[in-house]
Amino acid sequence: MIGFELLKTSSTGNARLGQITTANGIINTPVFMPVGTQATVKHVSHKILTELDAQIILGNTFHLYLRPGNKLIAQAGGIHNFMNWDKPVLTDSGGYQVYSLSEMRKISEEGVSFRSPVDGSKHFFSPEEATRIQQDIGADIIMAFDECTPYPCAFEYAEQSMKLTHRWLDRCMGYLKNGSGASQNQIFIPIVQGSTYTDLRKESALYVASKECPINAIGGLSVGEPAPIMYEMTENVTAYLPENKGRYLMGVGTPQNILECIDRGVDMFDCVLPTRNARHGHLYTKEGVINIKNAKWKNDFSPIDPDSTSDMSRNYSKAYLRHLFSVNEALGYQIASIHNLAFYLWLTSQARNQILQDRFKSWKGGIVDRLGQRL
RNA sequence: GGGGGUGCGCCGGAGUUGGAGAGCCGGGCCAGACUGUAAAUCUGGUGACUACGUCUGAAUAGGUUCGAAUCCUAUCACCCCCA
Repeated sequence: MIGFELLKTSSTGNARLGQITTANGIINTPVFMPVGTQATVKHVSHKILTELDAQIILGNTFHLYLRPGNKLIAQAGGIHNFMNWDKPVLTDSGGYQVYSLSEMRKISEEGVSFRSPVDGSKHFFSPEEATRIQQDIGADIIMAFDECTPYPCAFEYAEQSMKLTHRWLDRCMGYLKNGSGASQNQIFIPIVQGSTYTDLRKESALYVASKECPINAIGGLSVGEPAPIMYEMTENVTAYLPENKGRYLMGVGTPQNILECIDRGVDMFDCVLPTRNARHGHLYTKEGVINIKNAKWKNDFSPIDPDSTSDMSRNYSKAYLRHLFSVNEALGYQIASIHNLAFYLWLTSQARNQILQDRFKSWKGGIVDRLGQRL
């Protein structure tokens, strides 16, 4: 039965163990979902993603609509066929682009008019259109079309934007209800907004909860606000979201952010940090972040990370990886991306084990201390 | 051996035709940032020091001049042409 099942809740804190059943397999939660905006997790092959035990990857509706086009993906038989990935896929709706491409879009009641970052052409995204495109793409999990607000955000704007996101949510759901039925196998996730205002967050969480979807998402965080505010808002929202439904904190975050939010009852995470920062030379390890481009690694012939679950990180040296970065070789980006994903996926797999043994809270405290302030 | 040309900061380029510059554009190098990916990207730094300032500086050494990267002399280096 497609949906979310809660398996276990910690005796201290709110960390939970759960399972999402999708049309293309089961996902054990808490889960970290690697981001593959353009139908690829940058520099990482599907084979390696599978070896690292990635349970699900993301795609992006806006970017896939622009290139190669949702119709072409439909023609290929859907995103799984197109990219030859047979495990679950989640597509973000384009709501994040309302935030990240704020210089090239205009919001109205009807939807959002974007200018393409590719060629400047105009494209209109309504909630119905964003949902229809996600049906074409054919991911297992699809997102409501929302407005991700920036930080800081004035109360008046946050309130008005949240209400708009709610109206858009109703339109997405109306479209799904009256649509072609292609969505039968897709899990639809509504998104809580409300910026950094507890009253708005509560109102939005209650509104979203009333839709009784199998999974609910928290959006509009990790957009530049201090971590304590992110934690506070997350706590504030999870308090009003139903226990027996999945919870997805969108766009989060650092390893520390993820552990703190698992502890607050979140089941799903996605973030570009492990892959983007990898390409920029930042590697996550149990001892903290290292920047492999730094001169101090020039003569360090020790393994990149002897504890990594990635054999590349155990077998290649820091000096070699630094060299690959300094001469701009693709293998460097590949090793680093795999390293960081291995770390994130190892961390969340550990988290699941610790919850299973009901030791998550104390384990988290220890590892967060070791990860250090920079994470 | 003779003639001509060019010399500045880690490298390359531009510019400077007597009123100066620790200055421009690339690159390299050294750091930093990045959270539902316009991102193999972006930002800053890169002579010295007693450091929000001061000093040294246009191949080297002299000279002319109120003033020289610019003009003159010598030397050195490199490039081109002739033998």
